[in-house]
Amino acid sequence: MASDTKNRILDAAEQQFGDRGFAETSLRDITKKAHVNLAAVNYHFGSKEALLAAVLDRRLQPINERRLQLLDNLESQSGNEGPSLREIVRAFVSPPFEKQQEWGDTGQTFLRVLGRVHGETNDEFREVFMSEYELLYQRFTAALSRAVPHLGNADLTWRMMFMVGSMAFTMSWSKSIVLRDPTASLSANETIESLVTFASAGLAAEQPLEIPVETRRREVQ
Amino acid sequence: MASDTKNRILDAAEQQFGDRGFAETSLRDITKKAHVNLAAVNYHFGSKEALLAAVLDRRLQPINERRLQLLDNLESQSGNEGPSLREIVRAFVSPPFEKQQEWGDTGQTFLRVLGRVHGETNDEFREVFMSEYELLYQRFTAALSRAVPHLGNADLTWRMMFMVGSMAFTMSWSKSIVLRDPTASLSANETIESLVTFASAGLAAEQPLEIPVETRRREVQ
DNA sequence: GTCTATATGCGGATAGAC
DNA sequence: GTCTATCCGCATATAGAC
Repeated sequence: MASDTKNRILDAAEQQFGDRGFAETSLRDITKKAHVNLAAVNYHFGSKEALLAAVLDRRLQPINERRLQLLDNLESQSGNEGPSLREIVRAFVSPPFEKQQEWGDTGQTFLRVLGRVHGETNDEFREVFMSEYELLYQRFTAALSRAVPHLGNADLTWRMMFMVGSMAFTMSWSKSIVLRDPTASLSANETIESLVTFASAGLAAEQPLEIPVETRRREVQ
Repeated sequence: MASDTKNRILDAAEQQFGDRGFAETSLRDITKKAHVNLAAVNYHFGSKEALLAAVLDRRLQPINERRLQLLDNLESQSGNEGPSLREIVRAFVSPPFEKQQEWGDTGQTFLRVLGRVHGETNDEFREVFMSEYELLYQRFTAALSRAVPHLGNADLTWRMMFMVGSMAFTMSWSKSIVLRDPTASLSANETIESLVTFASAGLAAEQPLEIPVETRRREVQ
């Protein structure tokens, strides 16, 4: 069946892109792993780049829909003061990890793909990738700025970046961290709550107005 | 002069690796940009992979030395209670950004290279890269666990990962964030202090023991 | 140390039979 | 939709003259 071939290609591509990277993976690797013919990729997807886009879309769309759905729920159920910081952060952070569990083995490597993509700084790529996040960022920026009113716009932008960074890094590395330190193993739920705790506290923190010169001098020297 | 050629290659490679990625960059791109002969790369470095290692080493060694030096200073100047959390975090976070300033234009893209490298999950690559960090992590783990004694080992490991993630993401994206939102522009010092505030608060946060079931249910639905 | 020329292989993509 | 065979360019790396 056609859609079976398509899905096998998507699964194999996801695996390889996550483990070794986009440019480092050849279509021959993918089709071999998927047990399909080499020409099938171009027949079904058109090009290697389009295949990457399809790999991302398949998982990212449900993840981002879920984020917005959670935020909608929070906003419709909270009073005039709006949802709490922690709730908003959880709405943003948890969907990738929840979905990963839901998808089981084949979805497991997707978080690594996402982690890689977050580090991609190629200009054209950014344009395409970021435009998918436009709405998401607007909604969450608005919600967060209500929850943390003492932050200016610039500070909020930066702290959201810090939050995304901690999440992206966790997505790509969680498997290896666990391998290095077995005591550090956490379930998806524990990972989410740890991350939510960390990011919420970071977002809420008051910026010290100035660093005492004496202290600074001593440290820097 | 030989070392001039070598440095021009390193500069050009750094630029390309940062802008487009390792696999996406060809030696032809690099040598053309550096105005040196194609064969010079293999003469001076041996291989493309060895060139990447050289690009990383040139900047990473001073950065990590500086981190350890700052930590040494803090520990020798603090009493029995050890340095404060914020000071330790700053000792870890600030050196890449300080060095970036020091190095000016040619060092500018290096942070993007570093950001990419942090997202690299290839197994062999990790072994090599992580082994360079072994000592660094041991030292900072020990210092942090004194400063945040209420955290268990597992929690501390995870939160250090969150800290590294926010830092790595900031390194690779700071330029673009500024482009998207000019009000968000920060000097290196301001970036450092923002990041330090965020990570310190995140590390210090108390983990809520349990999430009220009612709240959780409402959110998840 | 620097250059030209080239070995050698792998890459994405496609034409065209079935 | 699936397959084989092939086009064609670009990749890293090196041999060998200067």
